[in-house]
Amino acid sequence: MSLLPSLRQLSYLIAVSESLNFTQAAAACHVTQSTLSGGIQELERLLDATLVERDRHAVRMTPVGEAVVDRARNLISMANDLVEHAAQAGRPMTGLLRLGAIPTIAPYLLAPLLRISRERHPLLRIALREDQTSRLLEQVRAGDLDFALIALPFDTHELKLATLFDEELWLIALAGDAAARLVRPRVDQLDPQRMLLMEDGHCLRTHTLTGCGLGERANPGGLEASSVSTLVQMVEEGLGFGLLPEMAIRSGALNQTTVTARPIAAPAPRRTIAMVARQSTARGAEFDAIAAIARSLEPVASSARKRRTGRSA
Amino acid sequence: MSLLPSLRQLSYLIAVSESLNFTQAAAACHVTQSTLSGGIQELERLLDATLVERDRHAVRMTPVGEAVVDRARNLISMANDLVEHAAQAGRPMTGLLRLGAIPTIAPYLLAPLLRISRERHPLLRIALREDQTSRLLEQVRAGDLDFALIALPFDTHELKLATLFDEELWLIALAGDAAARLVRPRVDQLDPQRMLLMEDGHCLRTHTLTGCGLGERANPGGLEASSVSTLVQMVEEGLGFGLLPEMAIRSGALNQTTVTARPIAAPAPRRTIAMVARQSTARGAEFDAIAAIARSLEPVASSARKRRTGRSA
DNA sequence: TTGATATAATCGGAAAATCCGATTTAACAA
DNA sequence: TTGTTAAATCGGATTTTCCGATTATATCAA
Repeated sequence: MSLLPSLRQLSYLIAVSESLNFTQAAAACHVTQSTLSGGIQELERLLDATLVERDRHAVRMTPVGEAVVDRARNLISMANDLVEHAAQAGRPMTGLLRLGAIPTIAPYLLAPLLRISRERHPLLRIALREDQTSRLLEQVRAGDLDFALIALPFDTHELKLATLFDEELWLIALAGDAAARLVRPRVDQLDPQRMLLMEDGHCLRTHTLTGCGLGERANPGGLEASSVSTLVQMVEEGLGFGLLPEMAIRSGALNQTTVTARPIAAPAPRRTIAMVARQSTARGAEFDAIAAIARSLEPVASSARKRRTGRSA
Repeated sequence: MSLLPSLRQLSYLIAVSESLNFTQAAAACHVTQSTLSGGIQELERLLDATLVERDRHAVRMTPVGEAVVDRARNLISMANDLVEHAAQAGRPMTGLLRLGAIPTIAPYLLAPLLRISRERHPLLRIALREDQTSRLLEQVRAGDLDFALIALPFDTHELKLATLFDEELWLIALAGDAAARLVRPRVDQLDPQRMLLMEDGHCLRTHTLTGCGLGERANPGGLEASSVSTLVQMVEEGLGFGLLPEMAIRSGALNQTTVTARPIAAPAPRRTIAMVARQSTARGAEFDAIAAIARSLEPVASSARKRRTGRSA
C-alpha cells in the first residue's frame, strides 16, 4: 500500500489546472504562491511523475497531470459528499437542495413538484437552475448542483440515474396549416422543409429530428428558436410547425395563442424524463423522494406513461 | 466549501470498523492506540457526528459511521488508483495485473488469452485467481483484483463493465440417455427431475435454471456438483444430464469421456461473458487490451456471437 | 474485596507537515 | 540597461500528527 497524496495537494493541482498560473491558483486556494508551489512539487515527488510543465513562459498540464486532475476532482467531490452526508445524517429532507432542469421541463414540471415537496417536506428548500443538459451534467459532476432533471437519451456515465416517465411529442401548428389538417398525422406526412427547431444544444432539437427519422446535424427549414415560447411564436407567425412535449402543451404553453396541438400517430416521437445525481451524493433520501413526487405527477401530464425506476448499472 | 477529512483519518475509521477494537485497529494502521483514538475523535469533531459508539462493553459503529466507512473505502481505493495510474503512466502494458475469473471460464478462455497477451505485451505479467462471481466482485471493489471475468446477468453496480461475447449452453448427456436421443432438443423436452446442477453460488447453476424456465431456488433433481469436471463425471455415471457452456465443450471438457454434447433448439439458454474493473482503475489501457483479446478469441468458441462493448452508465 | 487484565481516553512533549514572507532566478519587454 | 512578471527557494513560525506514559473504567478471577 503506497503513500497517499493529501486532498489539499490535489486541490492545489486542480487550481493550477484551472488557471494555468501558480500565483492565481494560490490566491484561489487562499495560500501563498510558495505554499502552493511546494505542494505541487511534493505531489510530483510522491507520484514520481511530472504533472505540470513549467516552460519558460507558459504553464501547461502534462497528460498524466490532466488524468490526475480528473481523478482528483472526483475524489474531492466524493469527500465533500461524505462530509455533507455526515452533517445531514439524522436530519434528512432539510436544508438547501440545488435542483437543475432543462428549459423544456422546468416551466411545466417544477411548479407542481415544488408545491408537493413543500407540503411533504416543509424544511426542504429547493433552489432551481435552468440550463442545457450538458451544462447541467457538468454542474452535477462538479458538485455545483445536487440533482438535475433531463431528457434521455444522454450519456449519464457514472451518474446516479432514475427514469421518471415517458411523454410523447405533439405536433403544434396553426389551425389552417397543412400539417394541422390531419387529426392524427404520421411523422412521414410532415414536410421537413417547414419544420421549426430549437437552437443547437437544446435536447428537444435532437428529439425532434430523430423522432422524425432525420439526422442529428440536419436543419431542414433553417429556422431556429431559442426557447419554447419563441418556437410557439414562430409557429404562430405561420413560419412552419414544431414538436412540443405533451407536458408543455397540457401545462398551457399554447394558451393565449392561436396555435393548435395534435397527437401524432404511433409510433409517435417520445422522450424519457429522468433525474440524475452524483453516485456519491449525500442526498440519497431526497433523491428518492423527489423522484417519487415527479412520478406521481402523472395527472398533470395524464397520458404520459409511468416507467419503473432505472439505475445506473 | 467545508473542511475535508484527511485520508489517514478515514483509514483509521475503516480499521476500527473492521476490528471493532481500537488497539487492534491501531496496530493494523502501524500507529499507537492513542494516535488512532485521537484521529477518530478529530474526525468525529470535524464531521460533527458520532461515528463509533464506545459502550462500556463493546465498540460498535453507528449507522452514520457505517455510511462514512463505505464512502471512505471508496475514496481510499480511488486514491490508490490515482497513485497507481501516475506511477504506471507512460509505461502501460507492464507490471503485474491481477485477473480473476469464474471457474466456468478460467480453464477454457484463459489459456489462449494469456498466450496472446504474452505475445503482444511481453512485459505484462498476469496473476490469476479463480473464485465465484460475488467474491470476485468484492475483491475487485476492495482493490485486491484489477479485473474479473464473469458471466452476466449480475449486479455490477458502480463497476466498469465490458461485455465480451455471448455463448450458448449445450446439453451434455450419455449417448444412450433419453435427453441425448434428440439432435436438437428443446428446453421443454428436458426432464427437470434428472437435471444436474452446480452447487449454490456458481452462476452456471442460475443460468441453467433460468435457461430452463425454472425458479432460482429450485433444485429439481437434488444432485449438485462442485465443479465442471464433477458435473461431467456425474453425467458419465448416468445420474442425469447437465448444461455446459459451449466454450467449455469446444475446449475439450468432454475429452476422454463418453459424454456427448447437443446444441439446444432456439431459444437456447445463453450467457454473456463480461469483464469488470473499478471505475477508477489505473489499468484502463490494459482493460481495453485484454477485452479486445478476449473478443478476438471467437475462433476458439466459433459459434459464440460477438457483442459490442457495454459500459456501466 | 482484591488484584489482574483489557480497553479507551488523556496529557505533555517530540517530530513532521504545512504555511508564510522575503528573496532569488529566469524570461522577457521597454 | 531597467522594469515586470512568475515560479522556485529558503528560513523560520505555526499547526498537525504522533508517541509514550498515565489515567479511568470495566471485566474477570481468586
